[in-house]
Amino acid sequence: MDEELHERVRDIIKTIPSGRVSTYGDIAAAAGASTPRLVGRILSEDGHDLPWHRVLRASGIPAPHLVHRQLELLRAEGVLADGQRIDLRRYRWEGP
DNA sequence: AAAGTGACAGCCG
DNA sequence: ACGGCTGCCACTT
Repeated sequence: MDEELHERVRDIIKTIPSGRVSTYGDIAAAAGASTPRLVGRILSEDGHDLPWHRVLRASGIPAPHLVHRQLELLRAEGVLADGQRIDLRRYRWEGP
């Protein structure tokens, strides 16, 4: 049914440039999703081919089970973490 | 039908 | 600044 929403979420994530990040909440808002949880669910099911590592929690810390791997991928793009936390004020992608 | 679950977020102490 | 609580919504038991 909500194939629409599903694709919108995927498209938005594809637009995040290398070296920048976004949050579940921002993506949910941009895609018109009713809750950020949906973004997480879509990523877990159908996010393998997307730059999923550029999506963080509102705190700037990645989802718990992924922290290590995700911070590594981000570091490779020049996104540096202070401990486990990314500075959103610096790297957050606000759209074009 | 009710309760549990999860890649979340905001408020409060 | 951080843990705890509560609201959230689609899915599964």
